[in-house]
Amino acid sequence: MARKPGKTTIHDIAFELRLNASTVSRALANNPVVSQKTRNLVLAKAKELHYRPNHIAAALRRGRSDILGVIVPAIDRAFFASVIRGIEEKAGEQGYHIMVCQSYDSSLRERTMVETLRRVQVDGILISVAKDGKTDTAFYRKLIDGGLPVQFFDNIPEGIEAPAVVIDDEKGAFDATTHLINSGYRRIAHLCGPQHLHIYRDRYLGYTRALKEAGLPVEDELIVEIDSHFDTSPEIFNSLWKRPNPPDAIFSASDYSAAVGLKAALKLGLRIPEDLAFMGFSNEPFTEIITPQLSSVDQQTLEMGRRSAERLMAVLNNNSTPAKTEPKLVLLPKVIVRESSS
Amino acid sequence: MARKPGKTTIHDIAFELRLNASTVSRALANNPVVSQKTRNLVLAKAKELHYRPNHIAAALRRGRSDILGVIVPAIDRAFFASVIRGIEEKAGEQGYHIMVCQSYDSSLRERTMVETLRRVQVDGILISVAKDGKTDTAFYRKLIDGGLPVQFFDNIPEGIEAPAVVIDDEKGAFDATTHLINSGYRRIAHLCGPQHLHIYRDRYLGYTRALKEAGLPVEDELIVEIDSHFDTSPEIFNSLWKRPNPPDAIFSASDYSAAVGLKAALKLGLRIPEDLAFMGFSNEPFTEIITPQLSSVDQQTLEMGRRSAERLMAVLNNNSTPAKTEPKLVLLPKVIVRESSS
DNA sequence: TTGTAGGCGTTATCAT
DNA sequence: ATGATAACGCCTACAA
Repeated sequence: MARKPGKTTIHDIAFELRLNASTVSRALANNPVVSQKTRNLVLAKAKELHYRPNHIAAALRRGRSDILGVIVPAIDRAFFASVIRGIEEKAGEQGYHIMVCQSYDSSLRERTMVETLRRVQVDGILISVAKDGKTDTAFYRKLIDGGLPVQFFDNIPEGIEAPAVVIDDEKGAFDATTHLINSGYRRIAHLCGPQHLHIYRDRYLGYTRALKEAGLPVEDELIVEIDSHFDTSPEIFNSLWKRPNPPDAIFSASDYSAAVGLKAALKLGLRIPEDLAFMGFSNEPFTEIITPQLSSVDQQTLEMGRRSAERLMAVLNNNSTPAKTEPKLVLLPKVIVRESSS
Repeated sequence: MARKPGKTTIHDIAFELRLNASTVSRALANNPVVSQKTRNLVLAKAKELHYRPNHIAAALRRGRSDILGVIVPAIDRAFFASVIRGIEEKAGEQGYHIMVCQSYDSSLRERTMVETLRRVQVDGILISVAKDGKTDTAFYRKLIDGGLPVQFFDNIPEGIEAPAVVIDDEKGAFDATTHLINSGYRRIAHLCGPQHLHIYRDRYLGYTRALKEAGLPVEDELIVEIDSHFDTSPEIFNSLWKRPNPPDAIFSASDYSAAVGLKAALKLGLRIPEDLAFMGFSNEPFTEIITPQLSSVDQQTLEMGRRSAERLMAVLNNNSTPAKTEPKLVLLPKVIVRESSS
């Protein structure tokens, strides 16, 4: 007769087989102490009764949920979506689940999400911290000291020793700028992001280092700070171009700003990359769809997700805190040369 | 003295206050029967001891986890990322968490993920089914009959009565095509997707209906089936264009294919939209970044996520199965006219 | 208004 | 090799 399916417990199996629940539990867990015969009986009966283990009960008992919390500013940004894909991929391989939250770039909300995830008893948390410049370092220090495994990635809190996976923004920017220099460009402008964020600062530093190592001057008038992707207006580009001595290449810390500039340049009838070269950063999906295709710096997003997940799970499985000395993994970004530079 | 933080239970609070755990539980749950005085004491002590409710224990006891499972082909596709954002947003508002899985467009894997999520005791599941054409309708029928609340969205299983949120692909295609017709185009080609998927079939149907209602002929030679976004080659476009009587507009069921065609057209020196107009489908983020900007049909992704989550949670909260009669919510897509059509 | 007791489903420890 | 028992932390009749 059909018991309500989906509600079978080990006790039901035990009852039908005149066994004890603990034996069933052991059989199901492939504990070698149970006899082959019993194990087979249990497995057969489990299938017959459509038994489905209650992971939550097990989690309560074992004190671990096999759930990883993930906090990102917004799921629907290509960068984060890709990182999350990498996380889910690796987590799934090891039987972990992921619970995803959005901070909307609010540090306050981010802290709330951390608390929420802890209530759900996640085994660890992966975070790319909100970019509102209000990161509470003390909060995270306490969190980590409190014993909760935390793995940061991408934008990480400054002044804190914690496991992190980042890319070498400085090198990415350096390589990108050097590529432009090697291609013959000499007056390379830089659209940079908010300098209170280390990722944008590093890109700026890589840019200037490349110029210096090539013996080129760093000219303030060729450096423009952009607040956010979205307020990038063609004006910024036009004002750069109308200088008495305009740039012959533009290295932007954001693909979006680069695309806006590119469009403005085309409108002015400039030939790209002959008159003006463009190099973006992030390797957004659209970079290879637009015309001309935009050169950019790939951030290894999938890899970042995978490695972050792996590192966190390694900590969870060994129950070992990562070496305090070198907790940071630095991925190497990759310059992707496309039509907008040559 | 500092007990290990993060491990405080209601018993600890009860013990310190010489109360019973149940009273503490009630106080924490804002149960009106507890006296104001006791409640305050409990709240204060809870804060003092850094009490954090164990959601998993509560879930086990209450028989509901407040977790929603989400299964999509791939998190990092713009469409799904956006839907998930909408889901997380609404879920969070009502205290639900989301657990995200990827099917990688494999129906087999999808079924595995469903089982996995059930083990975790999710209260319900939101699914956009895999597009490998191997959807097991019977599986989902049983699932739903078994009592698990399931909410489909986007690509839904055919021949099954189940709650779903979709967009009106037929109307989207009809409106898009009609827009082209009203703009003066007469020979409108259609790049269509795999016809075994209802979403692409509907787009095809909307396209033909628009032609018919305008008194235009449906010409087979203007209709080309594309297997997937990624194998779209410029050849497909070129062969269309080299016809004795080439199209003057192209309506593509995919923005990606449209972008490829657009690029090929530019290379041939065609003026867009004067010589040839383009209309895509999906309103991918890149559509407003490319030059010329690509007209497209917006699929209300955020809204789809929000409404899907809301509907599922409504079922969970009322514990009421949705009306079997009209479980399907049809969102209206919106034609976004950009530079590629006028 | 508060306390008692039992159980959600599982696992771990101890005994047999 | 298996059974009995307790406990994970919380909630909720029911009793007081």
